[in-house]
Order: sequence, then structure tokens, then C-alpha cells
Amino acid sequence: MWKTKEIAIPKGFNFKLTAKSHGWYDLAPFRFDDEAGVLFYVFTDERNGKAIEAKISCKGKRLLIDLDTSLPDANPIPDLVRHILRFDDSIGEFHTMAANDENLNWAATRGAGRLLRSPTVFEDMVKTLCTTNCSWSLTRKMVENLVAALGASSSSGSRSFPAAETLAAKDEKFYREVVRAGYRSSYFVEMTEKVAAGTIDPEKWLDPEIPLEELRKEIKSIKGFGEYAVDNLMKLIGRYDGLALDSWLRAQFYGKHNRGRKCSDKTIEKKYKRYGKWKGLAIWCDMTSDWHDPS
DNA sequence: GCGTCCAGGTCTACC
DNA sequence: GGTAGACCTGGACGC
Repeated sequence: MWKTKEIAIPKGFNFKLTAKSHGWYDLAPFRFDDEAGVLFYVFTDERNGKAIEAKISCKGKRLLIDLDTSLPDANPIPDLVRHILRFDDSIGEFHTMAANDENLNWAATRGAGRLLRSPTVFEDMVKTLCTTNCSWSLTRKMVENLVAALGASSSSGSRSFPAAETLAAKDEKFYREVVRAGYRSSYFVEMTEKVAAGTIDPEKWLDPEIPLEELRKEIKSIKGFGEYAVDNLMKLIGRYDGLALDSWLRAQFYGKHNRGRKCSDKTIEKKYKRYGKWKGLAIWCDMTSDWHDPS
């Protein structure tokens, strides 16, 4: 039995631009149906550990959340949806700056800049580690393997993202042979054990009061998190100070702003310096301006 | 089908 | 602080 919940969207919110803001919509348990304009996600019901599939779509000024189960009115899923779509993010300052930039005014006009994220920082950590040093197809495969092997099953058979404790119970052999994580396997073991044991608490990183450098240092101390991975995770947390430069982003920059010729990372930094704490969002919106159809 | 080469980001050892 | 090499996988390519 499906049950629909409705919530009001914030002013200037663009559902499709947010859902497809970066590749996360393509990683399990997310899925996006372009034709229908529906974002799918499989949540975990904290009460019993069962999976709940949600279909999220937008109708006028309302967001519709269709759940494949009947839940009590006080269920947490609408709040989690607000979190993943970043309803409460205040990016007006970024839009004000972008409005005066010929490369970025599209973002201000159309309401881009909210980057889709997972319900937990932990899930974003795992996925970020899966993006390091490999093709996108391998990233998809690793996440898929993880969810298929350890996720809880919904009534329709789709699977949710496993909890840290579930991942921590697995050894390096599992990550190597089932997830196909290769040399990253030992990083997964170390990271998930630390989270499950409470040695690190990723959810606390959402606190905007944590000093930037302190946060950066803590994430950087985790094996497998270098410059790119730290910046990427921090963007998802809501800190856009780092550019999260990877080979794709660099190549895009060379093509758009340097006549296809390579240049140093410092030159790239210089281009977005005026955006200050928003520069990570600025380069991302600049480099993805041709991703989205005008509708 | 098989073998080889390459891209990708981070870590570690070394200078 | 900077650099080189190793790590591992999937995809592209040539045979």
C-alpha cells in the first residue's frame, strides 16, 4: 500500500536541478526517472530495520513523497527528504554573487546550487571513497555491490543503504571480493570500524559551528581521504571552500577557460577566488552549466 | 577470447 | 615540501 506525503518547497527551489545536481542520483539506493521526473530512494525504517522505498516528485509548489508502506504520521522520512534535497540550505549569498557572473548567472536565475546528498554523512563518506581513483562505472558498481549484499529489502525488492555497524562487521576479503573495492578495501574496514565504534562521528560534522580547518583535518585523517575526497565530502556537508578538483573537473576547466590547455591548480583557484567560501559551488555550477536542459 | 595498456586519487618512502 | 612508484579495477584496443 502506497501512502503519499506532501510538503511545501522553499522559495526558488528547483527539484530537477537539485536531484540531478551531481552524480549521486545515479548511485544506489538513489535512482532518477528522467521521463517521469521522479527521484527514487530506499530509506531504512529505524523502528524495525526494514527498507522503505520512496518516490519523490514535484507538483507546483508541493513536493510529493510516495512511500511503499503506511507509516505513523510522525515518521522521519519527510525530514530526511528535506535533508537530502537541502531545503534548509541558505545559498542566497551565492546566488547574489552568481547573478553578476556571465558563467554562473544561470544558477541564480534557475535556482541551482543545492547538491543532492544522502540521508547520512556516513553514506556520503562511503560513496565519496568509492569515487576515488576510478571510473564512474566502477564507482556505480562498488556502491551497487555494497547495497545489494548488505542492504535491507523493501516490499518491492529494492534495497536500502546499510548501516555503519553492518559494514563494520565485514572484513577486507568482503570488500575486495564482493564489493570489488580493490586496494580501498582496507580503508573501508578502518573507516567503518571507527564510525561503528564511535571513534569518529560523521553526523556531527553537519554542525556549522565546527571551525573549517578542524573539520578538514579530521576528515583528512581518515585513510583514503586526500584533497579531492575531503573537498567533495565537505561540499556535501555544506562547506564549499574547497574546489574538489579531480581529473574531470580539471579537464572541463581547461576546455572552458583555458583553450583546452592544461594549467596549474593555482590558476584554477585564482579564477574562483572572489567567491570565497562559495568557490567550490561556483566551480561546480560553472563546469556543469550545460548539463541541464532549459525546461 | 586473450593480453596489454591506460586512467583515476591516495598513500608511502625517499630525497 | 616535492616527487616517484605502488595500489586495483574496468574499459579500450589490438591481435
